[in-house]
Amino acid sequence: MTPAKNAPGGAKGAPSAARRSEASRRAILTAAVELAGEVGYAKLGIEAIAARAGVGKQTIYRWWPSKGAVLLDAVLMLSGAEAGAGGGVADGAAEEGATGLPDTGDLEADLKAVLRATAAELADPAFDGVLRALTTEVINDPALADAYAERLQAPLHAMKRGRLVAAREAGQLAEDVDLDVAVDLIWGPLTNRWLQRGGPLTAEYADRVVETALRGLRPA
Amino acid sequence: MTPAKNAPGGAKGAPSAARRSEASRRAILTAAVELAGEVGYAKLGIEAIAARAGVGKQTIYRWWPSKGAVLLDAVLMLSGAEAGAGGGVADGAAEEGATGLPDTGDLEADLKAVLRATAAELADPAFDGVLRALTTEVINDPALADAYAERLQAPLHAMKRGRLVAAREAGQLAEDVDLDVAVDLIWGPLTNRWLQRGGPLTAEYADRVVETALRGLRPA
Amino acid sequence: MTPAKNAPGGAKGAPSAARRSEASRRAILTAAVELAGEVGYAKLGIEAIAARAGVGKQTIYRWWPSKGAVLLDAVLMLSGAEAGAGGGVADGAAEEGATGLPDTGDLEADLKAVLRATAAELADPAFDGVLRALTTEVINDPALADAYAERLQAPLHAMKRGRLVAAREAGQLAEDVDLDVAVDLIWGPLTNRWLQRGGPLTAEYADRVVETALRGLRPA
Amino acid sequence: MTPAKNAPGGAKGAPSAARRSEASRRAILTAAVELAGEVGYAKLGIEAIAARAGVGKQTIYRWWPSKGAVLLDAVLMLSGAEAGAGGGVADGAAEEGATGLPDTGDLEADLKAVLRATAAELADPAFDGVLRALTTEVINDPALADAYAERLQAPLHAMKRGRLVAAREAGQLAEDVDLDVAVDLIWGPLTNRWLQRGGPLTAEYADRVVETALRGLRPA
DNA sequence: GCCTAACCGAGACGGTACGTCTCGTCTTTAC
DNA sequence: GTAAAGACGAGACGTACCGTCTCGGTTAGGC
Repeated sequence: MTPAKNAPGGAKGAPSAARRSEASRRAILTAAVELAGEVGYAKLGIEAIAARAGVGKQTIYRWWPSKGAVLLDAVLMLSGAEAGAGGGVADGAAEEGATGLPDTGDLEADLKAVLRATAAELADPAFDGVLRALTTEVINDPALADAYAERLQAPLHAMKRGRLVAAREAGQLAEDVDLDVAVDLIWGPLTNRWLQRGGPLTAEYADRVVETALRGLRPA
Repeated sequence: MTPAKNAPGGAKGAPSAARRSEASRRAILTAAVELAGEVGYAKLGIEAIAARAGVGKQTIYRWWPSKGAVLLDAVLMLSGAEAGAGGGVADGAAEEGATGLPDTGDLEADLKAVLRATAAELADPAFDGVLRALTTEVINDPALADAYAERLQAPLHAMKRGRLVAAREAGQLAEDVDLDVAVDLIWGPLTNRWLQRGGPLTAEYADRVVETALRGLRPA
Repeated sequence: MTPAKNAPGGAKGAPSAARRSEASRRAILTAAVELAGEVGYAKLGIEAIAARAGVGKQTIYRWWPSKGAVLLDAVLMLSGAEAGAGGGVADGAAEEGATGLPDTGDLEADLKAVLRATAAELADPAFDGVLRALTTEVINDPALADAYAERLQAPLHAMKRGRLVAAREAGQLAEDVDLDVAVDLIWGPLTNRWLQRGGPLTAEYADRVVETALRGLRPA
Repeated sequence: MTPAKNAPGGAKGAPSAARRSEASRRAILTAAVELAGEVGYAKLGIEAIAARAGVGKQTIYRWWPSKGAVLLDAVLMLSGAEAGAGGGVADGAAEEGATGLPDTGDLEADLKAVLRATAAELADPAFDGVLRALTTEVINDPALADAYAERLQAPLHAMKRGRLVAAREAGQLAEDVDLDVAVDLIWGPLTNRWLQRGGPLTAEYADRVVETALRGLRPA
């Protein structure tokens, strides 16, 4: 997962970026993360971000096309910062840097570990705020949804899929399983529960989802 | 699914409701549905709803504590209106009125039918708008999330679970499967894909999710 | 000055008045006086008056055409109540009931006494509030101004003029003085100073106005 | 009479004013004057002024603490614009610019001319509207009354007093007359009659007031 | 080592929507 | 059968942000 330092989120006729102030950029993204955590999406405004960041509003409008784009970059910054330390954004711990999910040879155990980590991350107010805000924007902004899919969702999906590919090659998954659907099956329930607050994001729930997804619902 | 005619969405110190104008109530909910479909969540405001409904703003504020509460009632109205006609809200067709999902004896076929119907519904702009708006509010408003869970999510979940219970009794599901998790597993991926626009909501996808969920990921 | 008990202030198609509740009427006028004194004109509303009076809003709208009309009746009620006790409304004390200003034979002394009393009354918060509110309405509502002129201003003017007529007959005023202008000259400055808060309403000011008006500005 | 271009009406913690838009300021004051003349005080609202001026509401709230303050500045703008052209605001024509009332040596004639001009101005719908609205606010807002006294009333009073001082020096007024009271005596009746619509503002009335005030009421 | 172009902070601007308040009318309920 | 209670459509209030637009100040190459 690249830090995306020079990629204004989807801007078209963006300025040259040559003179762009990295300090302001970081201050803005940090402020966005903090505010999202403190006041929630509903009260998260451009003016508040600018004020918190000690930045003029124009500096935000110059480099990002929308609040959602700021949030996307903010989440990418977080995920980049975490990547080397073993964590993805809301998607589990990586044992081998940003390049993949852990692979101990035991798929079920690895998936449980990853989902437990994801659950913990989603329960962490520091992440919950921004992610919720970003998701809110993504839901209602197709253009942002594209950027989100491309820059955050796709890499994560590929990472997850990669682990499943390895498992299939190790004979732990059926040959004819659609791995994209499999990823949805494994990670979908957790995301849903988090977004809709449909219940506590416990390790037990994570485990049960993995177990059920792996073995299916039919009787033996 | 009850029409919820007399239940202001989560209001606490609400007025007596005795003198409440049913005509205004319906006009407001209808206007909310229409506007959500036409202009999207971002531009959906109380003033616009009131104007479209031919109603004073205070009439909205008097009976609903938030825009989200209006949207919840609006969706409940839609779901109530549809219930007798064979449709749930974003959750599939009912063969036997509001009391349950279709049960032909063939679980897989029934689930595919339901998920296909749900996918179609979510792709229908008329439903997409309100549901997206409602979900957006639910994500960011814990109080609304409670009301949503109680009045919309819980009944639908029970209905789905009911079908699975019947299937288990018919020997089509393993005895030790956690049916709540099973419901999440089956319906979660579709909801996610819809919300995040992660891909087209096709019948094929619906089928594949059902198949994969039922038989699991492991090799035979 | 008659109490004006049955005269809705300028209403045209007013109800029959036969069944009118005297208790409600008094409660409304009293509430108007009190509220005007407490919260001032800017915050004086029909709803507040009705609530304070323990009366339905419709009871006010049924009998008075405007807030100003209520205030006019309220002031008339006050002036009626005071009349027998020797006081007019904002226009000085009466020694001989409601029929006239004091006449001791000494015009200057009598006028000073009356103006001093008026000044005191205008400085009294209990009167200041209603009178200010009423005047405010009168300034901006020609219809109310007519009713005000007829029912409050005219009688008071006549009373003042009456004292001047008596003085002229006693040889204390020049024969060719226009007594209506004389009244304006004597009472105008005080009213102005009150309305515009142009200075303190002291007895000294009252005395000086009387002296100056009586003897004129030219050198002897 | 100074144009008061840079004096927001009584604002306390007002912004720096450095970047203030003069165009907006003029548009607002002009709109206030026009609307006051057209719809009257009762229907004169901030929103209407902003809309007419083509200005955001906040631009009014940013620079003026109240509607009355806007009206005061509006009247000052009018008076400033008129000053050089020979007219005061509701207070008579100036023969010698903004520095004083006409002085032909004949006090009575001069005062009559001034009061006639004032009467004409008060009868002019263009002035009547704003002045009535401003006066209404002044009556009910002590803070505004202070600003009014300082910025409009005091200069005008000084101007009037100045003419009387000159007259006294010319031997046309008694030495011991209180000139402040004299000013009230001369100008008070006209103001009152205008405000309360106590009668037509004719030249005859103006003349009679001047004559009566100058010579007093007592017999020769 | 200036010149000049950009980005920067700040914040005023024309707007829109908010949630509250009150208006004057209309309807229901309890006495 | 009257009037209190109060819901209703309407719309202004004053506030908060939106996204755009100047402002000077400062910075960083290109000369």
